[in-house]
Amino acid sequence: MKDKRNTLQKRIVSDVFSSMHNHPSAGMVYDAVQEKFPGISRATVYRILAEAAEEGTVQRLKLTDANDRFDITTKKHYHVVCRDCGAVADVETEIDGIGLTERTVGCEGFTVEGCHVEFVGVCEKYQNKTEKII
Amino acid sequence: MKDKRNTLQKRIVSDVFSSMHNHPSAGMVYDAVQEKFPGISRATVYRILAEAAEEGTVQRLKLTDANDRFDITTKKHYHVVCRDCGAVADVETEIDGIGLTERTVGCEGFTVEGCHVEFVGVCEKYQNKTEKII
DNA sequence: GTGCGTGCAAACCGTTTGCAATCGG
DNA sequence: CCGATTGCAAACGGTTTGCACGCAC
Repeated sequence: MKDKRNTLQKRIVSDVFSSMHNHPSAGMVYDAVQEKFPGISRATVYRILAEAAEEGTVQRLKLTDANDRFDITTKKHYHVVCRDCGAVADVETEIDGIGLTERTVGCEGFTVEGCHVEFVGVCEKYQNKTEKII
Repeated sequence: MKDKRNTLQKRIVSDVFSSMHNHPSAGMVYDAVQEKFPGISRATVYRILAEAAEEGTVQRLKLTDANDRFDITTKKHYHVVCRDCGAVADVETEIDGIGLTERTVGCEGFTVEGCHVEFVGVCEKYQNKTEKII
């Protein structure tokens, strides 16, 4: 059992992160933190987020593009990712992940335990911005 | 219209890749290529695979862990990933991706276009190797 | 001969780590 | 005071890139 300390850095990262509702990556949190408190080190922000994810106070999302995102909501749910800007939003759908998992066959000896589902789409901002390129 | 050349390197990468059925990452292809033809450059392997994916002759898989994998099969299908060793295998299941997509709601203004599904499990080799750690 | 493709090494990007200094308890 | 936590800079791992040379056509 480690002896966790309540440092200024933790409070700041936690405050800034709670005020962001973008499912930010660690880098995005770092940038936001910089504006409020320019002294904080990048390593510290990464460490604080990683530790919070470890403890389960935040959720680390592993999406198919790019970097891990962090989510304030710790309960399991799904996400949509904007294919144009990478924005992430929650999806409220009920998905029967277990049903999906049960229907899997032909997995070459694998024991299937679960599944990740991730939706792809276009966010509000980019629906207007995008001109048809094709 | 670019004028594509048929080089020795392309033939080798293509041969080695076709003989691998692990859904290898670029690095894994590079390693395999090295054994057969130690002279080839890492950059070249990456470039050849990237170009093949671009042309659609191979499929680049973006999975939630780690690095992109490459798949000889260009038709859309799903995958299982071993949570212990990262091995990837094809899944033969019929998943109603469109049904899933249609059932999405509450996406904060997103237009949902599709979804990624990825199964997680344990591969044959690691089912035996794994002792319960918990 | 022309210019695409290659090899090399350096740059890149996000993340992690070793270490000495610092500060919370 | 003691050791958890920080800041810094360097290391990391996978991938990409700039450039000069070489080879396919």
